[in-house]
Amino acid sequence: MLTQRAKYGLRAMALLAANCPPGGTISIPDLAQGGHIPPKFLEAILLDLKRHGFLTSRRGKAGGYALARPAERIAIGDLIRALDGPLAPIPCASLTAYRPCTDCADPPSCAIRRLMREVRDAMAQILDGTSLAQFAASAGTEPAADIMAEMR
Amino acid sequence: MLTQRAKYGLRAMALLAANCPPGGTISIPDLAQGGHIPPKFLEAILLDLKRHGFLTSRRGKAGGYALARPAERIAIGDLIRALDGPLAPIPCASLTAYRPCTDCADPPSCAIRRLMREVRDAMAQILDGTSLAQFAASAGTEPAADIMAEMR
DNA sequence: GATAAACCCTATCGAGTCTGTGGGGATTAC
DNA sequence: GTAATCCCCACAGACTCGATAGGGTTTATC
Repeated sequence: MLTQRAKYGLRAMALLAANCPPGGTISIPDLAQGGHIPPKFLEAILLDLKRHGFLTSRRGKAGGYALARPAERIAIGDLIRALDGPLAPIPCASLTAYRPCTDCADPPSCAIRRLMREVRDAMAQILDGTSLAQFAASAGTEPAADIMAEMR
Repeated sequence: MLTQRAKYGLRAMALLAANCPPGGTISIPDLAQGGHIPPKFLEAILLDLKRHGFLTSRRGKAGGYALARPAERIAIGDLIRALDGPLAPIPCASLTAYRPCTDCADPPSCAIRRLMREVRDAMAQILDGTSLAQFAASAGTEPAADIMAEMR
């Protein structure tokens, strides 16, 4: 389950990718307003993303946040890992944060683990294969036909 | 995130698929012992799976549970939906249980929704494409080489 | 240097979910 | 009639999640 926290974090990162001038920054109040995000909550999220190395910040008046590297080199999968933890539906199926189940005698032969490993790999392929740049560019563009069809 | 509840439910269903004699049943105490599952918790889970139409039951002495239809015709995806809710990481990306986000002005143009729809589709392809029969058969067989490699 | 704007940090609260248990009631084989 | 079993409800304890409060620190500007 993608948390509200991750949703806010992705939205703020997309705003930065789309609107931050080269060398400049965007402040929390501006990002909060642009993304309809509670400011204090956003503050905690951005601080965390900074600690994970995705953002740089400038303090003091006229300060704010900026991407630590080009949006093309930030994977959505890594952002979600930083915001919500491992992608895998279950810890024993995670590559980046493996932890065995306490009640599973033999992980290699566990059917649940194998299936969830498949699911994890499929998720990772999509999320690690999508850059923040692609993600930000996708916002607001023409909706795909199949999505339109579902909106009845 | 796959809950403990879903894990227990899948394990119990696999036990039924593998060990339930034709026309017979298996009792909660037996399933609980075979799957290392707290009996009262399992009781609630099986009752729920019965209400969803995956199980039949016989009450009274020598009673128990049995699959309501052949394991080949039960999709793991449907079991997980019954146990944990929608597969999609976010309700606005669900096909079977769509609910719009309150804070999203225009769902069709939402980048998060589009990406999570992709993720949902990939998960559904795997989980709806795997039958309980395949799942049960996979348990205990030789582990794949790549999984072995990770166990150092 | 005073001021205001902004980032940094910690604590905490309320609501909800998840795991697991307890105590019965109803049904059925023997 | 008895014991085993499914059915049902209530609830407790731990945890997570969203959100807020209240400061402390840094810096541009006047």
